Amino acid sequence: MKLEDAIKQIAFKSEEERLVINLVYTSGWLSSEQNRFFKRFHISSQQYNVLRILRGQYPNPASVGLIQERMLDKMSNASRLIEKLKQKKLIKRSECSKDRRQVDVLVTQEGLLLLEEIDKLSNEMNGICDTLNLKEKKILNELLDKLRN
Amino acid sequence: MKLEDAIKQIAFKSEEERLVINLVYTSGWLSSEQNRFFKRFHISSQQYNVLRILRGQYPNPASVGLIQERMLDKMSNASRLIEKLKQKKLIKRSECSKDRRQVDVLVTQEGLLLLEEIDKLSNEMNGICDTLNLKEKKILNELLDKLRN
DNA sequence: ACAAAACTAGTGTATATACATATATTGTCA
DNA sequence: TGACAATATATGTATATACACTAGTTTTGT
Repeated sequence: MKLEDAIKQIAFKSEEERLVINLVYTSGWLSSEQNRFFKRFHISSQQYNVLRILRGQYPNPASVGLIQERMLDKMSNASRLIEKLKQKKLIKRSECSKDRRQVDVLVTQEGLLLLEEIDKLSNEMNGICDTLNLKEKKILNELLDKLRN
Repeated sequence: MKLEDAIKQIAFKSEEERLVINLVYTSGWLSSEQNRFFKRFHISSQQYNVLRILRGQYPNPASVGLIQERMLDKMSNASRLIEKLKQKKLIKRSECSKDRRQVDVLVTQEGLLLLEEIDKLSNEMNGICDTLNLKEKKILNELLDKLRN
């Protein structure tokens, strides 16, 4: 849907203003699509993101700092997400022997299995961009990269 | 920065996966830029959004439902945002005489003045897309609209 | 006319996030 | 070595959001 119709605004002052608002609106739309997708697995998209990072390190553990560095939404609550995942037995947390300030975080077998389940259905999630052809997806990817420069 | 460097991931399985992750990452980036911008005005970007909608209706009041319908992030807490704005005296809330279920929400003079202040500096916010030229901004706007179809 | 359905706003609970701060541990350097 | 800075993680507080639910009001259908 055209942005103007979606938020019932007649016009924007500039292409820049429209772009900022379009990005905010689209990200809200995407976020709700994602949360709907992940709901059946009883995790949030943020928790999935942490699991994905941990699988990237597997079988090595990752520190909280490393996770935070690689998270999509940088933040200060990797600790709390890890605590939630631990309660669900999807990760394990243990004291790092080399540096007792750090914590070794490791995805469990249960966590890896869940990731596989999600992978099987990930085409469903990625399908939200079926409205674009491959060339358009590439251009969109490039423009987003360039925007953040 | 290229997405792969930003989140230290070597490759993506598909253009689709990269796009979904790129959108999530970019929206997190934008959201933190916005919150930094709005901080000096002591409001959040969501509260600004509500004020902007109310100005669009001014001098007519808006119902909570109308505000919710036009919000960028659709949600169930327009009530709570309105309560926060009322505490800051940026809006007024009164019972709607025509339909006693509804509430008339109206931006105050103080709220309108704040919006003017923000408008003066909005080029600073919109400046985050200076890395793109006008044609690229237009294409990005079009692709985002198309994506949500 | 009146009971049932639909609507409007608000609230309770859980999660996520920003920011500041606390606590424990390690590194540095005079 | 001993004081102090730097680092890693956790926590407190405030805000935002999703979802389910409540209470009051209006509309609908017979």
